[in-house]
Amino acid sequence: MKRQTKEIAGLLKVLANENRLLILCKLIKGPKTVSGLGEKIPNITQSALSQHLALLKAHGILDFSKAGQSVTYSIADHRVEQVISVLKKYYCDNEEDDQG
Amino acid sequence: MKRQTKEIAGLLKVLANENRLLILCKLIKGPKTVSGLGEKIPNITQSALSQHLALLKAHGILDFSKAGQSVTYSIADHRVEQVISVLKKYYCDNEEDDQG
DNA sequence: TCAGTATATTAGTAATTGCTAATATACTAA
DNA sequence: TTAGTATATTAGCAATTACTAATATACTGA
Repeated sequence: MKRQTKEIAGLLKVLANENRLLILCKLIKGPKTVSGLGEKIPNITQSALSQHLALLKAHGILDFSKAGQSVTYSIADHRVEQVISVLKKYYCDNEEDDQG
Repeated sequence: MKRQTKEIAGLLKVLANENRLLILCKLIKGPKTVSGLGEKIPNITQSALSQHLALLKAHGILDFSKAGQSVTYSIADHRVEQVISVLKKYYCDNEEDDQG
């Protein structure tokens, strides 16, 4: 139990950032390139975005593939989709106001 | 969406701590006094425990009642029970290894 | 090769976190 | 009142976080 609590706290620490949550929400809708993400996330620098993606990748949450000069990221650990889905369900008035 | 993401990230920040998760797991099983919690959570000081409880209370996650010289805490926001339930479901091998 | 684009990495910094130690407050029993 | 117990609060510190700016790497087309 202690170990699992630690593991879950670690996961939550990764999710507990506004920009990383936005990244994950966008990727849940489908894979996207780094620059595609950059356009959808307001006011994020290239460096910050890249660092967030690296962290999510390091935790096994994201996967990526390179094609030409761009890198496409996608959800690797689908459990986080479930977690985010529950968060949306309970903490967003309208689950559909998420278009964008 | 931006505002909700911020709100959810804030909640996750509160949950993203091993001791606070343990506190919540204990309280999900039923209300407990501060000293009762202190016995169940390994290696936590009185001060640290009190500060965690104050934070959870400030976020509306816990409620409390005083009786004599002891204070009993309980879950106030039952949405976090759902969130923790999903986390347990996906991140604990055995959902029942939580006796203690 | 070169210039341009996409992405990653590094170093440095301000803000935040989680803790301990000390002290304060509130209640109880004698 | 006094001593003892339960809990809260405060100050201070080390560790961590999230960012920016700068630089590096990798790929592409001419």
